[in-house]
Amino acid sequence: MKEKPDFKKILHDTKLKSTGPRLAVLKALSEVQRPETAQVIHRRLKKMDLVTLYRTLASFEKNQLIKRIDLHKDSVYYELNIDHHHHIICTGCGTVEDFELCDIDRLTKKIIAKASNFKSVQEHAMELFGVCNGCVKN
Amino acid sequence: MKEKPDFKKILHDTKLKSTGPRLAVLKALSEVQRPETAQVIHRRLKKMDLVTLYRTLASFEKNQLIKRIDLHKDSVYYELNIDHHHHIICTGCGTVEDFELCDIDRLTKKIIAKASNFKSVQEHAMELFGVCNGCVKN
DNA sequence: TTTTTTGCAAAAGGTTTGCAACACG
DNA sequence: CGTGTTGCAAACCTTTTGCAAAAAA
Repeated sequence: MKEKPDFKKILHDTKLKSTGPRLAVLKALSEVQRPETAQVIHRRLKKMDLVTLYRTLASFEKNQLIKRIDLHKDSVYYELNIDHHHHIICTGCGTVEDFELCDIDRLTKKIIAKASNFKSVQEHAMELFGVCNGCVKN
Repeated sequence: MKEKPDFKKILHDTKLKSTGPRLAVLKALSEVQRPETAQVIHRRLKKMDLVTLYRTLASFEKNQLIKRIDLHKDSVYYELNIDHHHHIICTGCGTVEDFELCDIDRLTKKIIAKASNFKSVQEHAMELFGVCNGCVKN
């Protein structure tokens, strides 16, 4: 049983003002358990101006509250940046499954050791693409 | 000293017709050693219609001749799908550095074992985001 | 009260679609 | 010769910009 996150506190800690739209976006993202586009979020947050939503998402991304996920689809997907995980995406139907294992610390350590131009890494993206069991059959 | 790839053969093996625009795109991608957008490729291939370029890239992506790379920038980047590697991107200036190590086989094996809906993986994306040495100083 | 954020209108930019002409195999 | 590919015009859709009103701290 998970605690509901205290979004006001999160915003305050991030030095972002705690406003209605921002809280609404955080709430919306925390309720769905998958990456979503601005357009889809907007459909559920009709009240909010789409422009505000884009600006909110951009600001959240910059402040690492959300993560941009590339599903190899039309537009940009975002997900709340809590509980670290990655995705396997079905190239047939688009289904998305999560996985946790990524062993990133071990890997980045090795990579950074070789990299000539970087001494540290803040973020990483890692998604797998395959054909899900349902689509294999068809 | 690398051999120049035989693009006609590649296209033929992929069951795509060998046409001027397609060969031009493969050549262009093989000459630059970094991910590029349709718009940037088009700047160097003025003769080709931009629409044709988009269609060519889409077809190449579907046939795995090129790989889509998400640099967390404005639009979609593509790279030739030869010599496997990934990227570290500087969130400050956008510089991109390559790395090879990703240990994907070991990792996917473990992930697939746990995944409920997938039995295999065709592709994977993996990019790191950090601040390059130049940007750290400023 | 000061500074940041929001909402609206409008524009910009990237990408897609439809259709007729063309070219590969 | 038949089917897949190209080029052009136009549309589409997502995202960005500018500015004045509103809200947070």
